[in-house]
Amino acid sequence: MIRTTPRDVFAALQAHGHKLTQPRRLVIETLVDQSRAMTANDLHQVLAERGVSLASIYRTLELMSELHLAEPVHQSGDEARYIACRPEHHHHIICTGCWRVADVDSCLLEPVANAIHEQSHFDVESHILEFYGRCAACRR
Amino acid sequence: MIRTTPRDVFAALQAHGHKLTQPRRLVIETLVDQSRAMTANDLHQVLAERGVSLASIYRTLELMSELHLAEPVHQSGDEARYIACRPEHHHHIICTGCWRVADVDSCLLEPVANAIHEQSHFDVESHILEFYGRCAACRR
DNA sequence: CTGGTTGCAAAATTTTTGCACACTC
DNA sequence: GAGTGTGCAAAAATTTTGCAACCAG
Repeated sequence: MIRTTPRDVFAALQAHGHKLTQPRRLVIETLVDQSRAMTANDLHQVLAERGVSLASIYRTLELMSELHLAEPVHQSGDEARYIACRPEHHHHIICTGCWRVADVDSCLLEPVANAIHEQSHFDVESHILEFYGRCAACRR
Repeated sequence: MIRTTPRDVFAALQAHGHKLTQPRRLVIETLVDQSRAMTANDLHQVLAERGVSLASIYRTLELMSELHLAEPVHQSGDEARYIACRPEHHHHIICTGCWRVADVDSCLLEPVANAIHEQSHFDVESHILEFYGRCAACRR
């Protein structure tokens, strides 16, 4: 399973000229450590007592997204949820009970994209593939 | 290509005891005819002059979703976009230029779900798979 | 030091809802 | 006629932004 680490994220941020502030550090550490898809509010509940504002959480999540250090979950209800992950192309299996995430390494869809092109004359530029289910714990 | 029709949608609504009002009829006809992923505002721009309120548009889209007569697009930006489609399991290829939609009939993912189960011990209950690209027209 | 980053509060956006009236069946 | 559905306007909820103060490099 290809997980990321806070160190990887810090390094990537700094490589792009961003500063490593306390609020950022805390958001990143929390999101990575939980390996769950979290909302801004989830993070704020954990980090408010340490003085991290909701605005900084939103700003950090957006920054991580831009640098492909986090990805939004597409079936997330009203609030956006984010997963800390590595920039390489891969997919997730996400528990809709606890929002814990596992990686799906292989991407079997390149041949499908070609088939679609022949059928529909669309150039396929990207795709979303996410699996939802129940992890062993939530299944009880 | 498996498209739906306004008639199909009307029939399904009535089969579930819902009335066929003028605002509903117009929303459904517009969404089906365009075969594009549309936002509530897109629909309102077309239908406001015919007296259809934004509230009714939202309510109709939600009703269609519940009955699996429409599906939300998961990579849609700030506003939710909906596609009128048939209830059967299938996938879409969506143009990010004009939001026109084509269907992808085959679903190749059942075997993948089993592989995931063995890897991660998640029960896979559902998945999102959407392709994004450029249709021939938007490619210019 | 210097400019990026933060927290706060206000604003912006999208979506939902209460209610009186209207329309479908 | 009964009860669902509508429009309007206000409310809710999430996310974004302006600005003065602050901190990392």
